[in-house]
Amino acid sequence: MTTVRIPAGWPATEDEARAVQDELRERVVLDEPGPPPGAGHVTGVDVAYDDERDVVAAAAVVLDAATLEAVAEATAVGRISFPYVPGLLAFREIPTVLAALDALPCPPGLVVCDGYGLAHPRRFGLASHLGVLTGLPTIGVAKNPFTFTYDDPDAPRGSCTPLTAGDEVVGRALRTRDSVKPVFVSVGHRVSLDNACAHTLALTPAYRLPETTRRADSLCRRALKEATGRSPELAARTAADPTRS
DNA sequence: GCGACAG
DNA sequence: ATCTTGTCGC
Repeated sequence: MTTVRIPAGWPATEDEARAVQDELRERVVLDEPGPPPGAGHVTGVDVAYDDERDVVAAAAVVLDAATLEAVAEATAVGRISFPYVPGLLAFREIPTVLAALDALPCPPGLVVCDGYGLAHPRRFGLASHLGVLTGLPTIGVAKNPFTFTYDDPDAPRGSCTPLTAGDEVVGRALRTRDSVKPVFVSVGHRVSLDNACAHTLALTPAYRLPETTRRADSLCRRALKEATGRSPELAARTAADPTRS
């Protein structure tokens, strides 16, 4: 488990964060299909928080896309770098997620984020942001529709409907289990919407959420408890000042 | 102006 | 996100 510092110059205000989004948004690539599902690596990333102790833990879990077996995993902990502000989630998650990705012993392949990409008030969600910073193909699979609207897809798994903001299609509501609430898929970087949905279906043979996010979710919670639960004071101080042991 | 709002 | 036990059902 690696320990992360908040990067120098990290946005301190909402306005600064929005300015960063405006700048990075120009670099999103939307005209590539992305890697085909079922081959190579697919990596899930997720983050857990202890606001009380100002500690955040991130996990990256690499799956073999064909078997969905985990082939590698890594975690990172640090201090919380930004408050939760709808639309600015990336600034809260990204430093620690980047550290976890860096600690992986192999290439991540496609990265699946717990949240949105294009489906974002400013069209630059967590998946878009992470994609631009790493250059990796990314998609966002969220549990809620945020501020967007959609018609309920048909009952069978695989059915989908457009996720919209007015006339603009920003993603899809995709049913991954028969008659169960859909997930909300949007493109991040270097992946088409069709392909993002195909990957999402390939990653949901048994549960509503992709295996990638399920695995990353449980791993980052475990990492948070290890960093926090055992020795609260030491964990908080260590996270605050990585130069101490 | 007020409330809602990914995680 | 997080606070949280058992419980109903396939």
